Amino acid sequence: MIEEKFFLQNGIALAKALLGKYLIRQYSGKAIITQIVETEAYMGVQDKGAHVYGDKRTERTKPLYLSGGHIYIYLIYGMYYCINISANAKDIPECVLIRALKPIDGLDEIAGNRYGSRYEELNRYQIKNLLNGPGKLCQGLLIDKTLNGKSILSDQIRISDFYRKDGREIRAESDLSIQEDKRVNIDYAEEAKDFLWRFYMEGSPYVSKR
DNA sequence: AGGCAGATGTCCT
DNA sequence: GGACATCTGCCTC
Repeated sequence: MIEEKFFLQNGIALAKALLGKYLIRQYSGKAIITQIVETEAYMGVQDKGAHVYGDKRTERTKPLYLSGGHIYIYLIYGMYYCINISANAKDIPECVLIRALKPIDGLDEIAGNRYGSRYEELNRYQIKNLLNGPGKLCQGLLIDKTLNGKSILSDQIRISDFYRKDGREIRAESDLSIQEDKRVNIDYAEEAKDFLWRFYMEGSPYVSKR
């Protein structure tokens, strides 16, 4: 059972700890179950790749300064949302960007949100591109600004180390091997762009890139 | 399977 | 006015 204190660890530790955990989204009586397979850590005021670099406290970045376990949603390129989970203690604005998910349940719901089709109607290209990117997964799970600043442990959206399927409890595996790589699309971040702060489950076909 | 352009809104200088 | 933690469709190899 994951509780608030789980999110009080630093951004890098949390980014690794979130791999393999389940992200469960519920709305209008529907449930979508996914597994986190790729994350990036953003390490706060000293990180040139982070929105809060230089202690940039603005209306937008407010959720990042909340204690670990709060949601930070931002709009990118005018069209896509991305979701982060705040890490560490209050006023330490580290966070984890969720970059890719493995779809587990609610496949028709996800396919509808992404392509307006049932899962069975998707072609191979669409199946491969369901949730393998931060913008795609927000579209697939209907994640938008209405969740900004809220807790990641709510009925609407939650991170868990188990889920229920046909009355049985499926638990996240505890020892998985983690691959490290450079973060994506932060060319402006000078030396910080080469830090190996992107993490993903080794061998997973659901990651955004290898 | 990889490269490119275009879409488009919000934030901050 | 410029930049942006992206995605899609269309183009070539």
